[in-house]
Amino acid sequence: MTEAPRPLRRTEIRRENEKIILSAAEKVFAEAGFGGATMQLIADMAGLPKANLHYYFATKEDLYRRVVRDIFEIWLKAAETFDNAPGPVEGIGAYIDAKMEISRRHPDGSKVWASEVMHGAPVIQDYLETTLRDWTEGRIAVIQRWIDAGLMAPVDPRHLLYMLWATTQHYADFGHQIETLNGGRPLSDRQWKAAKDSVKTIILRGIGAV
Amino acid sequence: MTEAPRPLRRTEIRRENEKIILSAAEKVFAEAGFGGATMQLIADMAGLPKANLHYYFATKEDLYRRVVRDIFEIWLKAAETFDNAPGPVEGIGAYIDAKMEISRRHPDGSKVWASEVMHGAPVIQDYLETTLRDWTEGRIAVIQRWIDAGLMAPVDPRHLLYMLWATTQHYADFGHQIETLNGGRPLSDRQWKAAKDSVKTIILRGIGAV
DNA sequence: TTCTTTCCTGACCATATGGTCAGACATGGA
DNA sequence: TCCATGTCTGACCATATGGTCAGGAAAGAA
Repeated sequence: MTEAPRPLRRTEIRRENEKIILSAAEKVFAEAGFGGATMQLIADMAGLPKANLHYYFATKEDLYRRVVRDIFEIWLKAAETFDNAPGPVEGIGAYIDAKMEISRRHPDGSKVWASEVMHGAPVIQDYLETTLRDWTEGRIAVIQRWIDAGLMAPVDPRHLLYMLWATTQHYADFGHQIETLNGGRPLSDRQWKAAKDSVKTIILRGIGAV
Repeated sequence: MTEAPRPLRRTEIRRENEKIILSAAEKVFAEAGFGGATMQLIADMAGLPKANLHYYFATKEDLYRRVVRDIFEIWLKAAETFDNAPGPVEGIGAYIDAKMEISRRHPDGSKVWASEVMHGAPVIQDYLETTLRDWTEGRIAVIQRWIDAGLMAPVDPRHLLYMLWATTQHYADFGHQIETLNGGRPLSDRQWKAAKDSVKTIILRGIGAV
């Protein structure tokens, strides 16, 4: 599982192993929560001895912190689609597309994030108060500008943002429920497209942008 | 904290203590997750010795199961507003109101439910496959009838339901994030009303019902 | 080769946790 | 009053878990 076909350089070893561990940790934290996850489980999933995890990450909390922050980065990057958009149809439409894609490709990350926030954000509270708050204020201003320009109906930008987060992340966080209601099968390509279209249609019409 | 001002009758004792324990358990499970919650923590919050919890609930999992099922009941009851409605404006409008109210009054319950589903629903999988699935199919039929009657636009009923769940529950599950973005203060009465109105306005217009 | 640095890991430890149990205590019916 | 039943709890136990550490292996510089 983790046999190295070719010998790795010193610098590569660290990067490679951290990647493997972080990937395993993301999955385990998502499935079991911080409290339910054990270093042994993560080690097994990574195919490494437990002591080796502690060589790269001093404590379980350090490892968890890294996982959450990495997710936050991905999540913020997708938000760039918001800028440089001429109006809500393009800006919000692209944002929904991007966030739905993340829900599909990184469901575990989304779950860890949700779990962290639900438990009071003990680890990333500072991020919420700085980066996230700043980003939110910025986007609110953008939406308000669109409203002032008559490009969409005068809805509360803040609650619109919450709605976008809630709706898109729901497909990751509650993926298991959705799968169960889909007869136990994961959504197909076609069904994912239908989901995206439904969300975009309802919200864009809901804010009077189409 | 738990001093009984008046002596309780035998039958009352059990009911009363179970209520206290379930209430404490809901809060602790919501804050720490199943894995992070400890019987000792729940006992302290309930003001009872740990051994007493085990007298009423054999195992931690039994206690957790009861908490999740109780939430499910509340959650289903709110869904009754859906029926007997002449059209989407009344039916979905009332459903949003009811679910937003639950998010406000029972945020812990909502979190426990979310956590359970996120971890693959190990405890209530059967509920998802029976009760929830049946309920969902029923509501899809109602929405489809409204569409056929020309009372709303032809959106995918299933994804509309997901959107309703996601948006309303977001205010409970991500309450901490919302509070942080609100300057660290919980939403006021006025802000809750604004939230409700925003959700209702966008969704009802989004499905072409107004 | 020699030496330094980094990487690796089996064995170990202190602690926390879910759960048990014997026996005390209270209640209420006969 | 006596007894059966239900309630309560301190003390205890087996186990699991996060974390440590000494010492060995490999890599690369000199």
